[in-house]
Amino acid sequence: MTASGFDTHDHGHCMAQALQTAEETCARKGLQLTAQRRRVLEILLREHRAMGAYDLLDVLRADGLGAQPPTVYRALDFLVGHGFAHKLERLNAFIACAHPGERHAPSFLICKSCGLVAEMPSEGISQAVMTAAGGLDFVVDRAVVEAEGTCRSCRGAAA
Amino acid sequence: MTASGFDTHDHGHCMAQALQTAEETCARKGLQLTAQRRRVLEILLREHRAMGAYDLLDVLRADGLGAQPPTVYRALDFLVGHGFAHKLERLNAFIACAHPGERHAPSFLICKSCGLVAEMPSEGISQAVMTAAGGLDFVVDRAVVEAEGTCRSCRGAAA
DNA sequence: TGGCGATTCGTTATAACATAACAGGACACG
DNA sequence: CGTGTCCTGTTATGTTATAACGAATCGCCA
Ligand SMILES: [Zn+2]
Ligand SMILES: [Zn+2]
Ligand SMILES: [Zn+2]
Ligand SMILES: [Zn+2]
Repeated sequence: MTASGFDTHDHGHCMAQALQTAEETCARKGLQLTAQRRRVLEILLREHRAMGAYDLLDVLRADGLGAQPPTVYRALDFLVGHGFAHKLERLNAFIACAHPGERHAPSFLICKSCGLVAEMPSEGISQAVMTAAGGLDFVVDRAVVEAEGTCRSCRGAAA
Repeated sequence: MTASGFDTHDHGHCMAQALQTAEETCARKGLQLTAQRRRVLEILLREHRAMGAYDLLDVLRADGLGAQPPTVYRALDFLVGHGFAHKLERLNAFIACAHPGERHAPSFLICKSCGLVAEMPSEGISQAVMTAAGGLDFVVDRAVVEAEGTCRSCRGAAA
């Protein structure tokens, strides 16, 4: 029920809500949430983890649909471009946004042990980045922030 | 003469100093700065910009030496692993460290206009990342921080 | 009604980035 | 010497991402 990707939650609800938010946002902004785009978003939401483009492609194909890399990358370009999903540069992978609709500069936690990824609060980080960049007279459009480490349950398992 | 990659500086000096620091550090820690590793570091220092592995390979070959991808990636693994160079995840590229020898968690500014990359001060950012992660009971080993935007001179040129 | 631009999608091919696997050479150590 | 370790050369392959072109769809308006 929480926003953290490390906690258990009502996943059916989280998925339905994210999809609905995407639909409403697209309707409001005149964006086309086409079948392909929606399908890729559904997979990301259902799996609730970081997935490579070719992982997504495998799922699409397993569902009996012929698909090629450009199809997936186009859908991902749309979803990432409009904030429904994010790219994890460190993993060359993609994940559904945990806070769709809200305007935010995402930052991530990546557990090196279990592979789970969580979006974390980023206000303080964004502020620190802008302050540091301002000192060099640099204007930041966007910041990639991806922290690797160990989540609570993996630390517990290791002990 | 400054640490910012956006400013002009005495590049011969900066390069010689970085190489010397690398040699001293390797001697002290019993690491082998072999010909291949040293050469890749020299290229990164000379070019003073982010370079892809295959860009480095092209330079090696232009210098008349046969080389294959694994050669470059091995050298980069060494240099990155010991802090003499960094990987820019956003660019799939590598750059010589601007502060070799000092223990630091690097963070970067990437100008989308001119492509220059600078290492920026990261104490405040690291602190903010650890604070945010701690709130989710997550222990951070390492954080990728890469801010994209526009440097001063490019903003000046655009105006 | 018919043309027209904009957007999306299918398809083929290829570019760009990275690693697996194995053999050989250099070198230190006993 | 024999042996283990580290580094390198080489071949091949795996993984991630995009270029390019044509066809289908749809809203728009002469
Ligand atoms: Zn998000
Ligand atoms: Zn974990
Ligand atoms: Zn550095
Ligand atoms: Zn610039």
